[in-house]
Amino acid sequence: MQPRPSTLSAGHRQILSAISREGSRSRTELATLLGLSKATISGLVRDLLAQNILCEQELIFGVGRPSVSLAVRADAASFIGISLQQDPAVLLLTDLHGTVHARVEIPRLSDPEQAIRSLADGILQLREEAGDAAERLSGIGIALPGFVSHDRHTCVTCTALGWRNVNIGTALAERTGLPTWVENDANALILGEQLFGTLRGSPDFSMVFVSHGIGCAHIVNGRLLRGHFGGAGELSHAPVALEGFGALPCRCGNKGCLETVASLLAISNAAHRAGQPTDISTLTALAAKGQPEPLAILHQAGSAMGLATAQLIQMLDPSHVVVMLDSVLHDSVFGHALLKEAETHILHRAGVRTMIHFRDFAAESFAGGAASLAAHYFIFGPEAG
Amino acid sequence: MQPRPSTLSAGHRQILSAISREGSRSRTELATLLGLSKATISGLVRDLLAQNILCEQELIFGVGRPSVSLAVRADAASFIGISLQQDPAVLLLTDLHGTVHARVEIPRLSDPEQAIRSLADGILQLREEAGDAAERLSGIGIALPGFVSHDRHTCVTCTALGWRNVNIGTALAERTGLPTWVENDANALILGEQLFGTLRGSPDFSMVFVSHGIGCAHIVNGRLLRGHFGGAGELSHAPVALEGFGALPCRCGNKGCLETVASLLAISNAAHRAGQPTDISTLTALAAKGQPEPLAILHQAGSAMGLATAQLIQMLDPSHVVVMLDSVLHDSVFGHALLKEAETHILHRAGVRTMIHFRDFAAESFAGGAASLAAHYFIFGPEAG
DNA sequence: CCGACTTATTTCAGCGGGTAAACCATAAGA
DNA sequence: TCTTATGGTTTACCCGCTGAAATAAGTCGG
Repeated sequence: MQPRPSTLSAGHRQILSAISREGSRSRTELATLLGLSKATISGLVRDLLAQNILCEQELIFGVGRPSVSLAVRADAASFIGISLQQDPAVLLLTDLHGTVHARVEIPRLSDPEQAIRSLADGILQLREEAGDAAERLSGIGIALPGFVSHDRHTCVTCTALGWRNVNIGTALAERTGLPTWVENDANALILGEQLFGTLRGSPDFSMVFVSHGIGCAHIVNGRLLRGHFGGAGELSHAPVALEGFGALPCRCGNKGCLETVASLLAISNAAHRAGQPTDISTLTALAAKGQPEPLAILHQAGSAMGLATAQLIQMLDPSHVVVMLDSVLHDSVFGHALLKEAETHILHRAGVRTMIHFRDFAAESFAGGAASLAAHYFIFGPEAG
Repeated sequence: MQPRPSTLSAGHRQILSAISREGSRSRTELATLLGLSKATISGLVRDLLAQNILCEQELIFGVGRPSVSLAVRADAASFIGISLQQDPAVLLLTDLHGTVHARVEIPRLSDPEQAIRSLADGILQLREEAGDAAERLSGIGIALPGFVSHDRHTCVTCTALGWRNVNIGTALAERTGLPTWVENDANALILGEQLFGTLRGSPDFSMVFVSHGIGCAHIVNGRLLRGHFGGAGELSHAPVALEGFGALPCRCGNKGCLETVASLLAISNAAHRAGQPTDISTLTALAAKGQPEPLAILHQAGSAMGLATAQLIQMLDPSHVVVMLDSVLHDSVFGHALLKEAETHILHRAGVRTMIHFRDFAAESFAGGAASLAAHYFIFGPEAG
């Protein structure tokens, strides 16, 4: 999709990615970091400064000539991120640091034709709202709950939207003239974290989120783990339900899948069956008061998540697992049971401790991750997987 | 460890690895395969021919000038592989195609000093036995059941041998003058498969083996998955035991780990508790005759393995999973239960089918994998992870 | 058997990214 | 002011790779 006349060479991209990963660095630091000579760095940085992609920040004094720290200019490029993860769809316009400059919500439509039209309209609206920040717009990313094709232009399947082989990427690229990338919601989320988040640059970590459904993605050896058929990280159908709990049938046809126990939908269903309020906040509040039924439901859900997390950690040995949850669940039985069950099933070794972090679920997270898809393309170029 | 005067450039290695991955290719094919010009390939191939690393094979006739297929010369280099996976230790000398040219068995000693001495002796013996095939000896690989350091010179922990921070790599390198690499047994196995095996070149597959213990390793994005702390693939402590079966305590302190149910040791223990013969062959024979207790034990073990395999497939989405088993287990209830349970818990998608292969357990497998460690170094150079 | 055609491989002049080493800039400290 | 230390720049050069042309070695149709 019309890659903008890519005047950036591999060397330029190396510098860009190093700075966006490691933060502000001087030329000499970059030289040692990248294993290139000072001469090379000097030339490449000159280009990037001329293109207003990098800027010189403050001087750092020591013995000898002070070094000038270089940073990526936030306004070097801007990106649009679209989340179709929930209804309504969220559209964000971010800069190269991940800062949000505009936000639009539009209804999430199922009909592909209509969806594309309404997204194109939403993009116009977003650009208008963003004003100057929409200059140097460099790409669009779309996050959706489903599988995408290998070229990341087409949504292969998406049950939530009822889509099958919808080439939304090319369609939007044609309408907007911008390179467009489609990605699974969990993958977009973790790519955003890798580029903009607190775990920026970590080569081995995983993210899990619990919402209506359950999603999961992994960064391994510094790269997104897609799997051979693009289905890696499908934690939601991990076999976790223990016999004693009476495994429920799952929509995938099996029994005892994680999402039959631990997704918000599953929790609500369980609450409904037990004659309890189906709202998560109310349910956690009741559990906090010691009501046995809500306690049991949340405990079982948290334990199942914990078990799946333990499976994940055993299998992949990440440095961190970020669990995104509705904030009311963090400190509830759910969170405690999750941590406890995970701890129980992790093989402990000396000097090794996988960090499990909770993080608030923000509707923006997915749209931000989607925007990072385009940012990835801007920084790493067409080759990057 | 004294890398032999590496006269091979990155370009040379690209060609070497492409041919050893894809098999015999012509110069022009290599050019398109690697995205290099024919001119470049021509020059690089000339060097490799001069060094007797490549050889020209038969002509392939079509329209126009016939193309000459190039192959890696088996005798371009030879490697020693040492398996400390079981007692006795197995030492192999292989060529660059993985063919075994000599084999020595020595007792596996626990004392590090003694072990190193006896291995050094064994290596001398091996070289003698191999004769001409030991020319151009290029490195040593060691596979052991335990964790190794990041530089792959030191065994960090190995419960089977009682080792802790034993720098066997450097020790053997000093005694032999050959670069030496230490690796976890499962990792060595899968690296051997990646280089020499039938799945050669596959970018996403996993291997599991069931012996005294259970081991597992993964190739992801074409690279070995080590995890952040080097502990990826630790399937043996995957939480699988279902409540109904009465989870057993594991030596890791948890309950219900895979290896408490499905390892050969666990099967023998279960048989012993049930007053059945503890020998696997006898047990499977009895199960084949329909004896209920042996059937139940093997079925439970196989199901547990199947469940863990399903977890693996869901998490990593490999193209293949190779399960290495004692041959008597393939066609027994164990194998059937494994396949059935795995099938049950895999999320099926259209056009997607993960292949689960059984393969015979050969004592040579690990030593062959170990040899491939050195071959990896020869082909891919010092940079390769 | 011959020329026309096709495809594989080699040769060669030149480009571009990268380098080492010398050089310049700019500070701290005596 | 002079010395020292370090960051960044300039310059001459190297090396891998390229495109285009040349060469090699067949098939195919007459």
